[in-house]
Amino acid sequence: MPELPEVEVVRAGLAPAVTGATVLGVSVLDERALTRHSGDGLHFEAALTGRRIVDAARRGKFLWLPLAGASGGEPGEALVAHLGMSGQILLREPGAPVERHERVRLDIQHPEHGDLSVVFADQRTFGSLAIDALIPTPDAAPGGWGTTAASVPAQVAHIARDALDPAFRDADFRAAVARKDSAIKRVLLDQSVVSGVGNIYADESLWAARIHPESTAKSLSTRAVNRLLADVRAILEKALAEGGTSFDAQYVNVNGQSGYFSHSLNAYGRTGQPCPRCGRPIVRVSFTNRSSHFCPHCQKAPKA
DNA sequence: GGAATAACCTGGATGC
DNA sequence: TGCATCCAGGTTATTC
Repeated sequence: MPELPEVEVVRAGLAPAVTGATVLGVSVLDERALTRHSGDGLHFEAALTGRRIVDAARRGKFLWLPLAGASGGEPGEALVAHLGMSGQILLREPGAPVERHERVRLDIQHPEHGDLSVVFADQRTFGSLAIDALIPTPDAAPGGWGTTAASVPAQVAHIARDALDPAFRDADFRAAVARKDSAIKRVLLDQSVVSGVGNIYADESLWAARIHPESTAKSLSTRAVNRLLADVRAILEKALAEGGTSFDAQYVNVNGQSGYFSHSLNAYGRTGQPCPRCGRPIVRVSFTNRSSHFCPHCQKAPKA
């Protein structure tokens, strides 16, 4: 389940291998991986073949590779990737066997590293690739991590900056939370408010901040919102340092290796186990087609 | 316009 | 052993 730390690990692994590389060939094995692309598989292959990759950038859970323009000019388009729930981007030797659930393969040539294959594999097909236009950022700040260019793919423009982004504005986040009449967990999962947080890190952040997931966002004090934001940052940074979270084979870095943050979880996936803070059992409840894990003692339910 | 909900999808786990 | 059902969850279209 790739969230910000997992996607950043993939981006960081991908960047040195693809920056400056030229796409020699593209194979689309399953067009369901192109649901965000405006054309079909043939269009995708033709539009990408021969292009030079300039960067590897990320905002929230979206990853994109800006493509040099005609005659090597400024990028006007990018290859955009979203891993969905089970997407993987793997670096393989040229001619490597087809991966299980492989959807798209790019054969690239790097001036220093030689030939490589970039494989997009996705079991549940929630992830996707697309070629999309780059548009200027409204705040003129870099579009995301890994790039200095003040541009972002059009389909990522509505995604807020993530809490680790230097251009993230705490005041805007506080104002958005103060306007929301819905549960704070729903707000944390709203990528147009703050990006990169998914079900795992939402549960962990709320546990750390001692806030019940169903507390109404606008009922929280400024102090509580500040504490929550600080905890979101601390948890994302820790997860990033540990290579992300992995419960199964669905999340791996570009070399196919898993992260270690699952060993550091305090609430998510620990139903019935003692809360590391108070010792009472963690509970799991159904929440908007998801599961919420929290400590009912440390995270008091909102008053009815 | 804001909030809530359903649908998309696959494979592992579970129950019968 | 085989089949049916449930569950995981990010994003977005649809509904209220």
